[in-house]
Amino acid sequence: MKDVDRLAKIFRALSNPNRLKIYSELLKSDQAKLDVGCGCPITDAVRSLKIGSPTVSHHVKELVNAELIIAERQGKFLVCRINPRTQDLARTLFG
Amino acid sequence: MKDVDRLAKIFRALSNPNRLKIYSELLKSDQAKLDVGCGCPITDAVRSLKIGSPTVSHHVKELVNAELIIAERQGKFLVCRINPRTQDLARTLFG
DNA sequence: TCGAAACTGTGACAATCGTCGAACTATGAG
DNA sequence: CTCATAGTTCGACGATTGTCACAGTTTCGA
Repeated sequence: MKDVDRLAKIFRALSNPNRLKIYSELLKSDQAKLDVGCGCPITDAVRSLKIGSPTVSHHVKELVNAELIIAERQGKFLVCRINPRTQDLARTLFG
Repeated sequence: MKDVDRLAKIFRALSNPNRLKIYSELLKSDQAKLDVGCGCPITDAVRSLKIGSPTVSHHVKELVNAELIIAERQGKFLVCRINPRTQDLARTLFG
């Protein structure tokens, strides 16, 4: 896939306010480096955003698909974290 | 408008490959600082992208609406340039 | 003043999106 | 084993999007 298309896909994923909120929450917790147990279980997003869990699940999948985040099941929970490579790619555009 | 919504709007505008191409062409010509007469008349985009002029016109309007670019009519042509403020705002997200 | 060039406006259309409710699966606690 | 919690899958729905063809407007050169 060409770079412009990867970037378009990344921006598409971030173009929905709810998805953008999920992503930027993850960015915040990433900076805070609260590694233990951190990583935004989906339930948190369901509570803070006002949308149902099927929708949140769908949004998370889109963020994963755009390679913006990495999701991993830990027991009962889904733990997500930022994908730094994609973060770098996005940074390149704006200089 | 809240920051997250402004950002979402910005990303929405860049989520279409053709719009992203227009924007990044402008970024390139901005860096090159070929000020004289530069600024991407829409006809160039119509030729290089393979879409009609009504569509390009529409895309440019969306970029202007997201405040990513500034468009100004100069005689027969529409001259566009990057809006550095919005560029800065977008940069903030990725650190 | 006439005509071409460079856009813009409108209305249409299929395609995609965001969200939901209902039903489902997986995990851990008791 | 049973139950609650966490998340997923599915099908549906209205809303939004990207593109086009066609017709209009503005500007400049001949």
